[in-house]
Amino acid sequence: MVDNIINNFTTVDNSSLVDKVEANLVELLQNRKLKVGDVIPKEIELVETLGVSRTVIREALARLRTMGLIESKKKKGSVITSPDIFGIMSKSMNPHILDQETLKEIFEIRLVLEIGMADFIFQKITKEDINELKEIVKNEPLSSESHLFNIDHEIKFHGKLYEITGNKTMKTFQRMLLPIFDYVHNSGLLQKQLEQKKFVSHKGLVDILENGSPELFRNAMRNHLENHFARLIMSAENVG
Amino acid sequence: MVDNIINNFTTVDNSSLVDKVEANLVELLQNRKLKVGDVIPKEIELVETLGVSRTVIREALARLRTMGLIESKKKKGSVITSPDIFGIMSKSMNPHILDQETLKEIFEIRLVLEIGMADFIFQKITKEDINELKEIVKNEPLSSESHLFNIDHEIKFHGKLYEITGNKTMKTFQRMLLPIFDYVHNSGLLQKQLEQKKFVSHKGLVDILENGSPELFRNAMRNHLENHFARLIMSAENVG
DNA sequence: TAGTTTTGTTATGTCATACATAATACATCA
DNA sequence: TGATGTATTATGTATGACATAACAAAACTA
Repeated sequence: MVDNIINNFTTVDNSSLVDKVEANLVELLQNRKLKVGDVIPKEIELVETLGVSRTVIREALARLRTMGLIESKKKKGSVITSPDIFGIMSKSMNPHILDQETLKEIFEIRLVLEIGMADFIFQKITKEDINELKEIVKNEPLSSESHLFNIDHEIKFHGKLYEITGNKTMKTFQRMLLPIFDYVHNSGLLQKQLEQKKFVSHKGLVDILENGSPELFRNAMRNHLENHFARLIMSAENVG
Repeated sequence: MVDNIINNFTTVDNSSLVDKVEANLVELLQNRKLKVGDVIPKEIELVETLGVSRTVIREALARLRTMGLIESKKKKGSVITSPDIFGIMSKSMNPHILDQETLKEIFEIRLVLEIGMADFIFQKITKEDINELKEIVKNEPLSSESHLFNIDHEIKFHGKLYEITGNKTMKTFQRMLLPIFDYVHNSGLLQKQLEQKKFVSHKGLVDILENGSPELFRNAMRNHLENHFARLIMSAENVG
């Protein structure tokens, strides 16, 4: 009996005014199918239409702005923008704040991406790309002297691979994840380097890109990243 | 002469007060290496320390809040939270707003992920998972009757694969991308279905999961997604 | 008349103050 | 003691004022 009464109260709307206005505005964007560049109503108009103070309107607009949905210009008002989805994310990508489990998962995603990219790389790669890769590899520090491998160089090589896919979003994604990788490498989150047993070197990967197939490349990349995998698995076992 | 003078003025920082305060706060989070749950200074304290109005402080805090970096409670103040990075992103994941190029790129990322996942799936998959997949496949509509293939069913099957990886972040990522896929499928963004030539069916994938290897699975998945690839490539050619 | 400067208008950015509201700690009373 | 009311505190909302940038129209000069 009492439970029923209580349950009737659980639907109390807990959201703040700003939440509602925000939802309202987002809905406006979605339903009206507004295009990039379209302007949305002025603050004052919204104040009158929605019946709340300018403070509330402004905070709601501020949210859309930080989400990259709109951009505000003096005099002109607020216009819809094509959000840089990962740009927003990158601000919250603070390795110090993300918990370790998430960090590890993000690291996994990187590995997944690089193996899965093979098809697109082969589809898009040009002669110039291969030459550029060769150039990068040429300047590669010897594996013997890089016990803790040269992370800058890693980024350069693998970054180029992302570039070749021609997928800007994916490239942005990688750039965003870089601080994470850096952090994960420097932290104790991964097992310390086993031995540096890269069955397939960067040079080997380039060779395959030149003469091989996506299938070969996937397996080679899998091998190349063997260390990372091994370390991830081990630390997972330590945790679990 | 005049040019020099002018040039001296070009370094005027264009950022608003809020921008500066925001940067200040983010830096605070990063440098002080604050942990989740730590409280940050009260609004009033920040007003006094930084010498700006509460309005500015509040908007900066609002930004951190929408980025999921902090959470504000009455009386208690603002505490640092572990941000749900993809949760934030999903709000700006409005297919109507994202431009077509980005949409296509996101779709590509999906394909890349699913091919690259193979290793993790094999590493984590259990007997129960396989049984569950079999169950899903059993209820599969016949491919003959699903000219435009059953998207709900696709999501169910592929979603389960994401789940098996045990990578919650990746799963979240997928969930976030679903509206995009839905939209891309229903839009004219992809070539209309060629013929439904799936060399490898869902059932075939399950068989491989049970008896095959990651390498086999990757190739099978590549094949399975052949339609998507073909359509992406074609529409890319149309554009380019 | 063409081109430049000035002025005015408009919408966002910032400030200040007051009050509302929720959460907590403290005091009060049965 | 333990439930209940009350004070305090920090965020939430409202309002009014002024600052500033962008743009447009008017005014002015060559």
